Amino acid sequence: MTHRKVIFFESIRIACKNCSLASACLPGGLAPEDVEQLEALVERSRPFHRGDVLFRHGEPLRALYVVKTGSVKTCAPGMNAEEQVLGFYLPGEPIGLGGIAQHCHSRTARVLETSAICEIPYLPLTQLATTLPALQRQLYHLLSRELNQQSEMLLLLGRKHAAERLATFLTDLSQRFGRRGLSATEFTLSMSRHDISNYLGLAVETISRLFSRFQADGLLQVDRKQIKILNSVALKRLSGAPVTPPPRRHRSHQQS
Amino acid sequence: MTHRKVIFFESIRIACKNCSLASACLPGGLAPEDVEQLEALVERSRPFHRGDVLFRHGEPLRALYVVKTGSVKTCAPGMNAEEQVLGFYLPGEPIGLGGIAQHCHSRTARVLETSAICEIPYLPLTQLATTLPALQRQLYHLLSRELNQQSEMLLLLGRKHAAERLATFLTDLSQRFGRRGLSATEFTLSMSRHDISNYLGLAVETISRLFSRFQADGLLQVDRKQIKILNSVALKRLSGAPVTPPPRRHRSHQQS
DNA sequence: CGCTCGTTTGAGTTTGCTCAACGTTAGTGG
DNA sequence: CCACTAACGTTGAGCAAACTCAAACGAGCG
Repeated sequence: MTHRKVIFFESIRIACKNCSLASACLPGGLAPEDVEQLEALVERSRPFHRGDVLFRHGEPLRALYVVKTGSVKTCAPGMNAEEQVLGFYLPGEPIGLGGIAQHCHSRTARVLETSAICEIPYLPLTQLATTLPALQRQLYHLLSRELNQQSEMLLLLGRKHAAERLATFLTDLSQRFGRRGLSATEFTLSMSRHDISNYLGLAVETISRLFSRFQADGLLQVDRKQIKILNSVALKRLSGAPVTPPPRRHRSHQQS
Repeated sequence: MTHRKVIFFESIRIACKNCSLASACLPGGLAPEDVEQLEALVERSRPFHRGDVLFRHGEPLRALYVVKTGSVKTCAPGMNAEEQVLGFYLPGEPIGLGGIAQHCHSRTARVLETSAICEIPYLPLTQLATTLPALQRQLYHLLSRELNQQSEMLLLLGRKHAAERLATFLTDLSQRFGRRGLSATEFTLSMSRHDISNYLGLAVETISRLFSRFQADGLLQVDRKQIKILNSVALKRLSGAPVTPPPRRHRSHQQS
């Protein structure tokens, strides 16, 4: 516990220019002197905790957020008083871009575990962006990246069956961890099975069964929330193009 | 045929400032004199025809497109040499925003029927945007709207069953037609059943059966591609919140 | 006219959901 | 510190929504 707090204090103190996540974050592509201007805007509040809400669906867009340590999920209100999990955010990933220009948040952001999160007030950010073309470009870039990530999700939900979905989810997490310098083969899931099932459009039981199956097949080693990827190649193959496996569910077409 | 061509010539000749779609299109929110600057960029080529490709996945982003008459679909390459239909575009709707900032198209755009389409060269557009904040804002707005539309799709694919999906699709189309001044209750589907099924993540047969069922239930009148909505209220209720209908498939959760 | 493509309908199969019961973890209060 | 409880996770059995396969029909086109 005490050890953890030390880590947080340190990560909170880190300035953008020294932050290992800078290139993937808002400062990406900015000149050093420009980063300092951006830096001045960033608020680094105390750590957030599991269940904390960064913002709610419908609220005016006061700030954007970037995960520094920990993780966050975003949800949209579903039809049946149920929320749909739309995304998980890991260190270095910006949250709240979907609300830009509507000037209010389209989703609700919930912190999944004790996390350090940078807060960037929105209006000052856009004002700075008008004077810094590189920042403008980075905003476009991040927005467009979010769009493409969602397209991937559309593909997953529209075309893939259960095993492919979970495999895709795990390889995606693995890659994102790896890109941030963390272990790509061994990590802790900060979200519950419920969140995963909700995100992937499956039942909780299906997720549970798949974890068991993947472990039995020697793909993973699962201990509660601790995941160890034993055969990333097979996992990736399972997630994407089922080359060897039985090609099920072909319901699309090329031309009209 | 001849009659159609006349219509096209006229619609092509229309300048942005006289275009009925202007407010929903790029000029939205711009001052009249600024619209003229934008206007100067727009290329209005000859009509496109069914099957024509506006751009392909991976190509450098040379221009954005806006449907003036007709319709377009966008697809992403799936895993099994299959394409996933990601969206349909009706008059007034901009195409290609997903490629902004990556500077190359993330999707392939195929024309569904004979269509008039405005082409706006990308570089000049962004240059103009740096001098016109209102245009900048409109670009953000359109980008963000696309993002939210995709979120709706995620909800559809993740939570809804077959009948809800088709009902959602039809009410969405209806609203979009209505917003453009066209009939919201009677319209022609320019896309094939295949495209619809692909888009909605269902099998073609399911779509076909659902059309039959909706007609039998008195919701629609279906003749080939001609759709007439007889009971839009019931359709909307079916599409969104199944209040009365059996609440099936509850697999999500609020908190983590 | 005959071809192909798109659509419809039927029959059977299967994936993944539902319901249910049980085991485990973590958080709370005595 | 431990008992208790609620939330989370796992596992099994049965079912049904939607898929696959198959076949027939109509429309559009060369």
